[in-house]
Amino acid sequence: MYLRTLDAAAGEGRSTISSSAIARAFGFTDAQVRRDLACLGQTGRPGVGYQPVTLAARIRKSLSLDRTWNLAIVGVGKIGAALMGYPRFAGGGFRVTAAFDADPDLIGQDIAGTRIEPLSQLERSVREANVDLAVLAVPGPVAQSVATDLVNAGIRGILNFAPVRLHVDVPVQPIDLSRSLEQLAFEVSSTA
Amino acid sequence: MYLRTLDAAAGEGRSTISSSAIARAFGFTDAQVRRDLACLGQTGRPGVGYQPVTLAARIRKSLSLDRTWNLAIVGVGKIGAALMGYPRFAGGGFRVTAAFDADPDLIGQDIAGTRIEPLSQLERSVREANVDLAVLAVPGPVAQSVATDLVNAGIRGILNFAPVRLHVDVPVQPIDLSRSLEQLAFEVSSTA
DNA sequence: CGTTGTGAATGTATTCACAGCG
DNA sequence: CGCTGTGAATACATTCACAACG
Repeated sequence: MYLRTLDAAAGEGRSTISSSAIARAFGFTDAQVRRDLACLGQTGRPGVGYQPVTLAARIRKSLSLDRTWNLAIVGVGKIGAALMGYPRFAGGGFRVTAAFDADPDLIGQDIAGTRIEPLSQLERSVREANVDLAVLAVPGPVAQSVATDLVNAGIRGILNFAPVRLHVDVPVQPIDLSRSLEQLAFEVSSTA
Repeated sequence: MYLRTLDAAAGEGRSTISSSAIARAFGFTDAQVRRDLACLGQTGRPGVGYQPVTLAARIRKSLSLDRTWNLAIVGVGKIGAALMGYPRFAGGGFRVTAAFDADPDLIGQDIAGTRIEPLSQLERSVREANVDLAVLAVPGPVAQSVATDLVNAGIRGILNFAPVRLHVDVPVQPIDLSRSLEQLAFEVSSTA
């Protein structure tokens, strides 16, 4: 989140930005911002503020975003296909280098410059293409089994769109669209 | 999250489930589960556990999920189009009743049973179709302006896929795919 | 028994408030 | 001055541990 505002500030040509200015952009407090940034060590200058460009670079380094991560799209249904051309991935150090599906009609097709391969090719292609992370967009019932295969193939992390909790020993970042909608509905009826 | 496990337990025909069983499914503690459920009042029976069906119904009521919510998809690019047929929305009390885009080539097309209308029709159609919530999947630069229009048209909440913070006075649920990937990358390099 | 519901204890996150610095 | 970095204070969340209950 900090990267977004820092990049925006840098884009506007600002050479400094204060903790309270950053806080205002998000709706939390200046003390929170300083506390968060403190874990990077001394980064701001008293009386002046923070340097967007320098600070952003430092955050990128801390988050290991100063390299390129190779992605595999696993499950090229509507959501998987939509993500294959997602421009914000390419802009942020992420690159789709492989795609897999079970559907014979999809296999061999080219989407956004990547050829769709059968799931049987998973292990071999993941290693060949040096894939780091997988975007898992398969139906819930098969998600766990595919996830296990992915980890065996050497995947290091999973962005999981399937509505099930995965039991694997790599980091998983779940994205549960239904749950987000449900939470939204709850907040709406609470603030009524 | 509780609904997912409770529904699963009900589906397997279980008539009771204990706090520790629920906790195991998620990886947190039994005390946490009981504390969370306590806010619904007395729901379980000592020595026995919780009734999946009854409890799920009670949670649905508390979250206002015991009704149908009408959705508008705003921005029918790849992601917006993918969500129009998303089966898990329909299964959970959400129904797409309108869709809008700025692109003249898309307007008039039918996707998953809903006709795409021009953004100029927004206000009128939102009222006619009784839309409650909007799924905002437009490019970042125009997101704020479209969001403002949506609120003026009477929308009560926004599921926001655009990578910007929206300043509106209705609840917003952001889904930032890049940020989730970045967090995943960070976790992967931390556990290395 | 086994399991809930909840006071009390602990742990963690956020905010306050101010010394210190350019 | 204005603003950071951080001890101290506060608020919040989680866990412990046990009485109560069928």
